[in-house]
Amino acid sequence: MSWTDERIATLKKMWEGGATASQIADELGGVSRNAVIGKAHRLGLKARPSPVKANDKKAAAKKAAAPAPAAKKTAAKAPAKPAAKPAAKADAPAAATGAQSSVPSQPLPNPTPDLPKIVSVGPGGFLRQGPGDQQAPIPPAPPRRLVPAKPSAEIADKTSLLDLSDKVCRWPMGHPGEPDFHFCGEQVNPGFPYCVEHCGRAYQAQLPRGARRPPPPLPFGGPRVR
DNA sequence: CCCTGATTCGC
DNA sequence: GCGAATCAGG
Repeated sequence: MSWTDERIATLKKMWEGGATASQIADELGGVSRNAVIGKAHRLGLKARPSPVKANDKKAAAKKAAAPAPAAKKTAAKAPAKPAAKPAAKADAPAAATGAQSSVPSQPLPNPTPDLPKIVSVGPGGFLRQGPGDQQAPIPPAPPRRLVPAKPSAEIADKTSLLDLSDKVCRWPMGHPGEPDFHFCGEQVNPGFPYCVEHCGRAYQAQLPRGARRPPPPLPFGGPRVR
């Protein structure tokens, strides 16, 4: 697979949105986790909380000490190759949804504290939430069902990839590869690939500087939102 | 063990 | 430029 503009765009969005390299690779398909990371590097967007570099203090120290071990590494690598490396590539796509249950914590610093929650119902009757609402804590049990749970009606008028046209909003809903992945399908805002609502999401107006808050990266804003 | 991202380096 | 191999921390 090659890195088309769209694939790069998806990579960027997801990477900046906090998705892990594995997830991104998974969604893009045809690429490995390493490929994603490598590409991310080349795109210059490497800065992101990583498990290995989580150390604040050591990060600087490590950087300084990096060159020396590096040389050692290459030297050791060249002469002999241990071989025998169990390929851990084949990730079972079986449990696409449930498998990666570990959702990376959203690094976004409380994006919209003041704004009303953006919760709306799309064409298919599904619930959509803003990225800031992903981990909406509802511990005080309000016995309220948010989703009608009508799979049949839900899948009825979905806008699939094949249904896309320049008349229809291309905003992705859900994630590629999942059974209910589809597109918004609303009538587009003339001149844009999205409907009016999603244009507002895609093209964030630049507020006067000083009055800006970290904008929610979208789509693919967060890991697994539905 | 699994996961993660970072880095190197042959292609 | 690409990505497998490898490293290294959690």
